[in-house]
Amino acid sequence: MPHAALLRLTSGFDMTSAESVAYAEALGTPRTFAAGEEIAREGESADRCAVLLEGFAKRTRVQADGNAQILSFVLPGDMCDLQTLLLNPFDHTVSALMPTRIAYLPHAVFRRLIVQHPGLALSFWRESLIDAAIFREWMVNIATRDAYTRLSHLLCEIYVRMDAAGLIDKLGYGLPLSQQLLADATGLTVVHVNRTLKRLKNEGLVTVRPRAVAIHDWNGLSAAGGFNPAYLHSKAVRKVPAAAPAADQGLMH
Amino acid sequence: MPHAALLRLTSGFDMTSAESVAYAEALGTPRTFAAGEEIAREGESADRCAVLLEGFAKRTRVQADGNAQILSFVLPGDMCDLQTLLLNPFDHTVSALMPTRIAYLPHAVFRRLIVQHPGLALSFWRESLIDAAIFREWMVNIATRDAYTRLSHLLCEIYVRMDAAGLIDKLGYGLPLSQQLLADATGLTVVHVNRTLKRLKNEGLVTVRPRAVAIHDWNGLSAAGGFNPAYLHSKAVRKVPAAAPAADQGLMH
DNA sequence: CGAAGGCTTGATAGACCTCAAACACAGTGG
DNA sequence: CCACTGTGTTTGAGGTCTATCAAGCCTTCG
Repeated sequence: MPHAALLRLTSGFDMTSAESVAYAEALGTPRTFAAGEEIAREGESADRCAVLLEGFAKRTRVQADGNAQILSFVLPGDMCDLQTLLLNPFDHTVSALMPTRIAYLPHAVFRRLIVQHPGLALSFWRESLIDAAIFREWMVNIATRDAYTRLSHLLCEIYVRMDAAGLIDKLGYGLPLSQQLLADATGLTVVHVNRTLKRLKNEGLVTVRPRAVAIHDWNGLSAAGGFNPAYLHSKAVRKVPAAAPAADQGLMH
Repeated sequence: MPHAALLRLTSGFDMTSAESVAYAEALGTPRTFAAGEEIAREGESADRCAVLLEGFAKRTRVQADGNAQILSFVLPGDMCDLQTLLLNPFDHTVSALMPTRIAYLPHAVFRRLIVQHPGLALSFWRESLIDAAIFREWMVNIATRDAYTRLSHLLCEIYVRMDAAGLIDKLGYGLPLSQQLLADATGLTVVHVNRTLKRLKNEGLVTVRPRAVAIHDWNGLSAAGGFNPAYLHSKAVRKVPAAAPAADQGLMH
């Protein structure tokens, strides 16, 4: 498992090294999903959990009227459907947004693992609690903040989580965040996302392009989003970028 | 522990009877909170978890601009701050909405308990997963549904959860659901909640009075809310009321 | 180079908010 | 028993944020 993203598996989550080694060894050989493929489906009962090693995925709930709400994003090191270990059937859908590598942990193996290493159960339980904290934050974001604040907040969250996963390049990140995706995540329409993004760009805060996000003014953006990373708990305890670095050459042009 | 509400502690959550007895015995003597009192506070690190035995509470996040978002409601049998066992400090506030009885489970006792009864750890982990499912559903509710649908959905959820806790009286429930509360829970304003409630009443679906909710047409209300109780998982496996019972004498007048 | 998907922009409409005031109702004190 | 007070409900008028509809443009990729 040579992926930088796996840092989180081996160093994060309060695992001892014996635990993280046992965890890593329990994972099967990875499989690759293309962008658009579904990794876990609503209504299905799983007999294994999917660990996202590399790539990027979204959790969605599709409504009867066809429109989809994104519930959160899945980043390297996260589990896609951890809850299926205890709760079936699965109640939303996880799909890849770019080529994504997934390793499986069969429930039977998982159960044996947490019996042998009770500390691991607590680590994964803790992971689900952090996920829940993110859901709560999104609820607050969507319910109480306007479009401008909402988008800023979301871009900040992704930045900090990408940073915690060791995937930050200068002050930006390379993710396929289409405007439709941002709309589905914030409960807005593409048209309005487009206009709001233009404003954020004009104000020199952030530029969102089809395949990458460049943050020009972290302090400005996190102020605009009323962003406080506390809710991400240990998922994001790394450094927060200092004052106002202009290091976006790699992502601007 | 003579409370009907404690059914859930002893029969729910997949606990074996040995486990639920051990759990019940680990709880300290209850304390009562008056309406408005805070049971757990944002920013504080707890060394015990609070179990709600009787009463009704809300989870809130207060914004800088003063307005508060309700994240979910806490019903008898639920834990108020289960996450503090693994995640500190606490990231929102829980406060009583009526006289509420709380029993405490010190973290040290809790840890010992789950070491002796590993199955209990899974039961509580599962409880946090169901909480997370409720947060996701609220996010979808707030982000994608209009006021009319949103309110119907919320009233359905509370009905089903109250039913699972054994607290349903005819086709209604006695909870102090002020319009301001419903507004904070749905991300609407009191004024708009008032108008929407009037519409729901005129259509013969439900009547919300300061201290009780009377459902006149369950099928109609759950259709109006696009309500599907699946996300509540076992938290609500009881009966769903049959066709169209007109049994609301006790709550109407 | 043409197709497809995503981005951009304009004009119009609607759901919900804001402000403001009147109205019910339960509990309190005289 | 009745004013009194406070909290919560109800109603009206006007404003705004965001959605909807529609069309043109750009970029990527086979």
